[in-house]
Amino acid sequence: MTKKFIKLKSEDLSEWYNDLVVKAELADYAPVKGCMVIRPYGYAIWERIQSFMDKFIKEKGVQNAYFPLFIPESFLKKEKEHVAGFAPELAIVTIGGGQELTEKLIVRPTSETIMYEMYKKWTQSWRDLPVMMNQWCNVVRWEQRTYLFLRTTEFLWQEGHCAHATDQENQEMVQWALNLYKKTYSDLLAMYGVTGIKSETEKFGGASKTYTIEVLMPNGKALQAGTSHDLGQNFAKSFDWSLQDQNGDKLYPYQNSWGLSTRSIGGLIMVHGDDNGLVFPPQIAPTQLVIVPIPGHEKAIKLANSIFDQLKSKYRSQIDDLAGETAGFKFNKWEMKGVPIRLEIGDKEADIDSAVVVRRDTLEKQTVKIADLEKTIDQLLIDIQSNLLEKHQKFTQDNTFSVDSYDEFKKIMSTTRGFISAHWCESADCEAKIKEETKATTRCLPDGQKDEAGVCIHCGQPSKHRWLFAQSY
RNA sequence: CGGGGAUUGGCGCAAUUGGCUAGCGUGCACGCUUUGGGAGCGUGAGGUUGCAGGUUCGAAUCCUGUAUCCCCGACCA
Repeated sequence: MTKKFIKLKSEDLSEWYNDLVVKAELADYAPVKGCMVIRPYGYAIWERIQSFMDKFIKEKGVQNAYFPLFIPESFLKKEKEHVAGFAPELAIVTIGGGQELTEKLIVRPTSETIMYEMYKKWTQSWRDLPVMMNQWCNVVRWEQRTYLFLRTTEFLWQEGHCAHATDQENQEMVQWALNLYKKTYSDLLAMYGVTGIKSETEKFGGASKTYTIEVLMPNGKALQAGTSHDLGQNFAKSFDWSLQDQNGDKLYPYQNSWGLSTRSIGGLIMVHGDDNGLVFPPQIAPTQLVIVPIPGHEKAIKLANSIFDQLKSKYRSQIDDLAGETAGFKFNKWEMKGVPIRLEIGDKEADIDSAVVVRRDTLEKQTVKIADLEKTIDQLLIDIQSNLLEKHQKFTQDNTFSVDSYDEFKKIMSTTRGFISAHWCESADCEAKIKEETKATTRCLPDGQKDEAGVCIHCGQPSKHRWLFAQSY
């Protein structure tokens, strides 16, 4: 008999997700509408994402800095497409210190404008380029509907902003950031994503081009999991930011910006979790290994503690030897928390110098000699990490459908959903109608997509390549 | 912003032709027995029923207003 302590993923993904995020103590609803509290267990995930990415960001020569939370309204208005994109979701401060402000302040939804105003001040010559900065910060977007981690009014992210003397360097940087995201998802989070370029209507307001990584969720919806924007000279021109080049001529810098947010944590939970709770890949798991001595087994508790002392410097580990909870309770608790490996040690194991090793992803158990523990754990950590990535990659592939008829397209969208690879004429009109009729939007033109003559799935006009469609999260 | 649901001990819920001291589960505290897949028994703490008005001898229950939250849509990282 299994009692239900959390909602089941297999029954209702949405309820399962909300229930689990709160019960596993990753986050909780804050008293402020649309906002959440990220609790220590959830924040530990974010810190691991930060340290993973930060290392690569710094290696690339991008420096961390911090810019203000407030942006003068006039700044945002300088780039027309940019302000149009964000206007509906801005939080605006009108009163400060009891006084009506002469110029309203926007709580940043993103920091392009305020950063570039400063970049302009700091640079006069082509010799001052490139400017490469990143900030880890919070931003606010007044979304109508919220969802823990995936869509909250305030969220955490990193935003990188670089300016270059040549478009070539700019393009190289845009791709570098996109690859960083791809690497973060695959190597750290064990998630498979499709990278590519956004359509005109889906791109970032003010950008020339937007590159994205799209991740398929278990319900067949796609999560925009990170973006890298080629801003061209748009912002430089809007802000009248020009430098002198080597010939003394006017040079507008080529710019890019790129961001990855705490939304990634929502994706992580959804992609890997199961009916028993969270499943964390070892690389991201705040705790990789938990040792559970069977309560009341004195000899085993002693052994468990010595094993803990031996392993704790090598793995992020914990021992759960608190009295008052039964073994079964502890097993379920740690499974819900997604810890990749659990060691169970009772007197039965202590007598034969062994431990039961349980892997979270498959729940398989094996009895391992203490002497062989490290070897087994090392291997398991690798196996679990790669198993989870493979599983998600396979899921994504199994749910990516190449279709040539609109009927087929509609059928998939009304049943399993998923990624649909289809020809599209690239007209915004067709894109809007497809969305209206099927809920699917273009996610991207995938990298490496071959040119292929075809006809638009909707209007029948000639098309050059297949785009990736899905319902967005 | 459109549609739906909800608000009662920490959490999940019950309690209407308006009526007794607002119950139950879980969690919490204490004690004893337990402890290999969410233990058992006993004792106990914890609620002016979201808020503001109104009707009434009497309101969780009826009326008016209001706030907040969740779900489904449209928008977005």
